[in-house]
Amino acid sequence: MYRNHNCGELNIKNVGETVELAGWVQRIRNLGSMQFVDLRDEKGITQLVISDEKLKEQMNEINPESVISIEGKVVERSNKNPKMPTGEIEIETTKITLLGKCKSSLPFEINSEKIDINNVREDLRLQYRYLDLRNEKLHNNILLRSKVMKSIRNKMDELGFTEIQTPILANSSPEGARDYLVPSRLHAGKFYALPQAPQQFKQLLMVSGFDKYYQIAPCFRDEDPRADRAPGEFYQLDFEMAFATQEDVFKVIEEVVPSVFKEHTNWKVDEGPFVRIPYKEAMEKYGIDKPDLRNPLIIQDATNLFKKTEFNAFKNKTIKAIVVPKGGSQGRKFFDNMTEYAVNEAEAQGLAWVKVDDENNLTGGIAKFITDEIKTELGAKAGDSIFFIADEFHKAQKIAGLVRIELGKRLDLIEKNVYKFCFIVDFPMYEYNEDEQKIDFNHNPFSMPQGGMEALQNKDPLEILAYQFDLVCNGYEMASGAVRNHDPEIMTKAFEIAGYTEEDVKKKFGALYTAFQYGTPPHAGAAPGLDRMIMLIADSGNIRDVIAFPKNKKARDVMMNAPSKVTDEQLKDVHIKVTEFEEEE
RNA sequence: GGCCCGGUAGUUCAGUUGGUUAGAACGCUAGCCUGUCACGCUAGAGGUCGACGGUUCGAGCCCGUUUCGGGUCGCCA
Repeated sequence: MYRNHNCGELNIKNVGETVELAGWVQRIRNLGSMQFVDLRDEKGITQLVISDEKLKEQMNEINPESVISIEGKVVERSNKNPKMPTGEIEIETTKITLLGKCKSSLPFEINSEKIDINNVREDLRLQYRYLDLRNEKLHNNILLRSKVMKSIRNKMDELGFTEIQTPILANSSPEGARDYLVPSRLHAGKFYALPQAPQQFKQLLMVSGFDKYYQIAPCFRDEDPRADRAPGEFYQLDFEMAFATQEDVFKVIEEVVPSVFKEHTNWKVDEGPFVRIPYKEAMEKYGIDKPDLRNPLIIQDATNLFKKTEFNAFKNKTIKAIVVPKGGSQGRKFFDNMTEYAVNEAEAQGLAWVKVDDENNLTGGIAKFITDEIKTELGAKAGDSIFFIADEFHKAQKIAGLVRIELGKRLDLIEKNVYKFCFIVDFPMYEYNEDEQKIDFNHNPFSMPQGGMEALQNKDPLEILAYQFDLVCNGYEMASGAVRNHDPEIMTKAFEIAGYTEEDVKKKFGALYTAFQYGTPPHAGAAPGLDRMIMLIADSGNIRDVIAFPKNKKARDVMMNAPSKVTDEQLKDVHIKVTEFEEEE
């Protein structure tokens, strides 16, 4: 009724045809006796020519971004535009119908080549998200998201996974992030919680005998957002497999992730098997548990090389060194700026450096404290530079990690147009909580400790590793996974070490604990973050760019005005009394 | 929650030591224009300088409070 073609498909072969199109008026170029209109729909843009007097008059009431349908004849252009797919033709318009008028002023310009939409205040864009989504880049991200989800489902299906939905109204779990609570009307004073992840449900499905489960699952966490962390709600490709080991889970990820990436990007994509890096090694070599392997720099430990140093700042410290190949060509200013970064941004005491000149002599910085032996041991060659970080062990690792990343950026060492994956494996089961002076779970209390019961009984808890891993892509944590602890006795013991009694476990994870008494297969799984995956594929640094209607950084929906006040009636229904009121607007 | 930064036209920003009528670009409106495609030219409209209070002869500018937002750390098993 409205159209028989879309705005992206007409070309020179259609010349002579009478067509109907519908779309948004993107641009009007009024030359007086004739007007050009760029008509846009999701598929593209077609230029209309309007020279009829009545139609020109009608155009006076049609503002940009109004929705119209038109009739006209496809003609070959005298001035062709090679930049657009439909640039060889235009429509000699014979009829215009205004379907949806647009106000004469927009909150921001749409699809404008004169402005960069990314410079517009994000809250305004979010308030008018439906308009922002008309912008080509953002619009295409959402289309991409749909395609990625389809690829994922196809692939998971192919690998024999069953998609099963788990509850959104779930129970509050005391561990982990803050819950979003939902008050119960039928049960006064009680609350549901939106799931932080379907963790317990998927493990229960394993008890039920489902062999391979997956779900593109919504997860809710009431924590402050980050550029790469969606506020409030996000999606995971959650999956779990019975009778599976860590390697089995790796195989699934190595099958699914590269194939999904490759389908939607021109960049080079790492093939499996991905590099496996033990957590401890990652912290040593990269100073972080999510290393960006596109950055070629490696951190070395130089503590022993400086055992007898005269340099006061290095005495009794952990020393980390980063050799920058060909880094010796940088001027004094570069080193000063790096030092400034280390001190101001990374909270370093200082940043020592030295150059190896073309004759292989040490110059600049702390050259007089560096021996040829140290240079050789670190593998520095003529023309290189070396950076040193001295601090307490953990701090030195962290600072070296930040310096490594910054060097990569400033020296443009990051390999381009490539996705590099690695698994970080062997996370410690426990960590020491300095504040509370107790042992805590490091990552996930449901993970199986390596060595099982024997390790829990005989090893120093802080030495115990877990079958717990992360998938990292280009410096982003893209998935977490684990072999689960499916044995109630080992589970009880694992919790006991972190200070929980068996009663605590029964109380907090009652269903899981009880279910595991009834014959549980060993199982393992993981959960890649969907939003983050799409963000990487779309090559965007902002997770909100791949979500149709995201919350802002304060977890508000400024378009729908959520969260908002509710009526007293509603509060009464759910037995809630709000005692602290903010000022009425 | 801590610390840092910001709020000036529809949008993005400038605004000197506190001093006349607060400017620019894009957008918008009107007029002119037959080959534009970031059309061009001319003219015009558009401002509670986030809000409240204070200092001052005088505040966009200084001070206090507050609100909204941005960054960062905490947080994210």
